[in-house]
Amino acid sequence: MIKCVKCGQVEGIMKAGYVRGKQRFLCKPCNYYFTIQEKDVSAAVQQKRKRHQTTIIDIAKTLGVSNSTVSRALHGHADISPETRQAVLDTAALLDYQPNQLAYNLVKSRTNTIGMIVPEFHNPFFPNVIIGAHEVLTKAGYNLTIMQSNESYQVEISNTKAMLANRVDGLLISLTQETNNFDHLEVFEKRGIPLILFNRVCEQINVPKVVVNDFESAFMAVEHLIVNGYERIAHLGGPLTLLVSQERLRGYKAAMEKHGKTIEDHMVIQGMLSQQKARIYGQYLLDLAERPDAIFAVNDSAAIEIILIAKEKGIAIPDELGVVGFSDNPESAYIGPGLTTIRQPTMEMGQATAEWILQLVDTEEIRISERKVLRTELIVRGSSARNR
Amino acid sequence: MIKCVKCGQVEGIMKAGYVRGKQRFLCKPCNYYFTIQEKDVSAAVQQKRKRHQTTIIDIAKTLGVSNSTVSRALHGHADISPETRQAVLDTAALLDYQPNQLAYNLVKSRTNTIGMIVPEFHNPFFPNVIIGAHEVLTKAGYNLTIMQSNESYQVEISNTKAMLANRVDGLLISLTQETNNFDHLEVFEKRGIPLILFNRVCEQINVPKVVVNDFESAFMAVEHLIVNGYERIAHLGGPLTLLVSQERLRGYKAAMEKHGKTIEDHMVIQGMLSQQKARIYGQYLLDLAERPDAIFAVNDSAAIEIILIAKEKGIAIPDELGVVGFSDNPESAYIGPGLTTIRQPTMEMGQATAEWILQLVDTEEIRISERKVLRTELIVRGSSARNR
DNA sequence: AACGTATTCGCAAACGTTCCCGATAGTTTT
DNA sequence: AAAACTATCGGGAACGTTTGCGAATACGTT
Repeated sequence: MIKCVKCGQVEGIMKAGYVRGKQRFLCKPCNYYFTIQEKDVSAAVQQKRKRHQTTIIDIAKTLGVSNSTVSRALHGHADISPETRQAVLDTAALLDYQPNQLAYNLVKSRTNTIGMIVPEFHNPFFPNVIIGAHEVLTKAGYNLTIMQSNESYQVEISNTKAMLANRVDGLLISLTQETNNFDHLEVFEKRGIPLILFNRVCEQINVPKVVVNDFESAFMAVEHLIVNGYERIAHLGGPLTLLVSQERLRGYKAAMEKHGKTIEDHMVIQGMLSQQKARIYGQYLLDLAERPDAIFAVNDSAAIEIILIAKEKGIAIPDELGVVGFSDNPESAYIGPGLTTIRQPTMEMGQATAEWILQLVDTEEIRISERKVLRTELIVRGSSARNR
Repeated sequence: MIKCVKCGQVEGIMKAGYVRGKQRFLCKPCNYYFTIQEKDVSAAVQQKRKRHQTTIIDIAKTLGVSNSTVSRALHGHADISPETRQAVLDTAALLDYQPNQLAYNLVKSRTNTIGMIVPEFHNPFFPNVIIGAHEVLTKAGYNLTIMQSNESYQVEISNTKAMLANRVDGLLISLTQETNNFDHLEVFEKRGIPLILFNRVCEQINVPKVVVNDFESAFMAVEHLIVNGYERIAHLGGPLTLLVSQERLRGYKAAMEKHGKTIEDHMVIQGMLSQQKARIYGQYLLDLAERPDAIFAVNDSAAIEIILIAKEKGIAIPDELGVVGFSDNPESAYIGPGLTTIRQPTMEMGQATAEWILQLVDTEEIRISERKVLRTELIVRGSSARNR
């Protein structure tokens, strides 16, 4: 390690020119230039020795053939005789050759890697999408690189930049709830890199999209409550910056209107639903003088929070309060009473998105503005079964 | 696209030599050689035009400086004057320059990527580990590439090869239940690539390992049952090829022996626990003439299956049957009665593993044969609360 | 005026592949 | 026997960076 002769620092030393047998350095922290005799430098730096990896050239040399021959032999090219191919493979095994994908990627400007950016990992939705996509991609010989935007627009931008720098062959992205500018996605069109939005999509940009029928699902859920005799149905919704939240709200309203129920504004709440927030909103709703007799929540964790609050308050479910969630998390089947909810085809979403991007990476025309809508399913359990 | 003149195929056509203005091809499927006039070839192939990406050289040319200057300017090297640096940055932005990480990786032979191989995604354990590792790695400027071995030894081998080919800077791996040969891991030592085993570890190889205290956890769980008055405790264990299963079995036996309980061999079952298997084994145990009064299961999904079977058979939990699981899946808190279980620090495991590998990638000596043991926690719920 | 030092930049060699454009025999075909 | 074709190999550019080694100029200092 090179040490600054003034401040003694080791971090932040950088090369700065060269003069007659002495190397010059700049200590960035204290902004001080100094020189070191060359031989001392090499002594200090030598510990970072690079180990040799056997390359195609090593094989070529030991066999006395050209490296193009070796390359072709390793790839089963037609132009190579069986004998030399075998010889190449043998010495490759002997020398413990491992191909260098980086060099391959550089020359082909193609990485066999699909990128995926998701806003979060914490609810099981995105991991399940990943499972589906991962399965399809690996089967097709592609790698999957996952990044997490953490619901932050800035992080999403830096993620897309990293994806570009790493030259992914395609990108699957589910947007942040903050995202309302899409310049960082337009770049992909210029570059000819296919891009698919899934789940958290937007209307402002012309790319393939994979979603579920949020509107119909919400409609179905609320209509189910109405059919089961619930009258005053509240909605605990997500942030309206998300299209999914908007659609589910729209479905809620449509169902209410179809059946002539009045929508009471103070019983329609929108916002980012952390566990804590869900509890606050839930308590607010159940403490109302004329409290709702059913709640349609935008996700299962909020719905479960509602059930827990109701139990604490001694409100009987489903008789005094019906609850419907959205997503069918694993715990929803086991809570008592079971939570009626909308099952989303998460793994199928991952599969469909992955299959689509695989089609697009081999196509020139990537700007297909199509939309694939996956179908959900209403899972009826105890939390809404008043009529039983 | 080039079409075979014999069979008409398009797939599997490859170049094979060149002769006087004609290019020769071989149709792999029907093994037929044919030639095509060069100009026709270029016409047929031209659609796959490579788009130009602006490089460092483009910036250098438009500015009339050398590419080394541009490179240094982009990296804030000391040798560059503020004016030229600014000029470079401006034209970089103007030309919409995106650095090519592939070229960087090649020349530095370093990718800033950590690989992770997990056997499966389906239970929430591994996704949670991923969350923890992902957080630490991205914060340190590293990418995470995830592969899934799908509990197959062969797939694990091909995964490690792909990781090597992609030159990950470090590898985190949780072994398959089939894995009992470790040659594919030894390669990493030769290459100087740090490797950490987590959760599914083995004793045969000398690398850092991150695990939980399975033995003590199982001991704790079984002792808890005994203290609560259960006498004839069965164990529904995992496959003994896994060290974790062995350890948990050992903990079970130790606790039983300490308290002078006899272990009845026909009530100790080992095997890979799919949902279906769990049901079969569970039914077997509960149908025994003298059935156990408690069951310690190796994971939560098996334990929950037991609870469901007991409910079907009208066996009262916890009075007639105590149940304890392992992992604390989300649904375990919500099933009725709540499942007593061992909580594993999954995200912490991911974090610890990631932090460790980050230390190792900058070290020469990577073969530290240490072992980090994370502590679990017994979560007592209704399924074992006979004494209440 | 001569010399030492600061500052800023360029040349060119890597990094490990792929693949275009052939060359050179040997083998058929005409 | 010439021509055409088959089969197998090599030379070397290209992919887009980084960086070691130094050159060139500018600025001080005796």
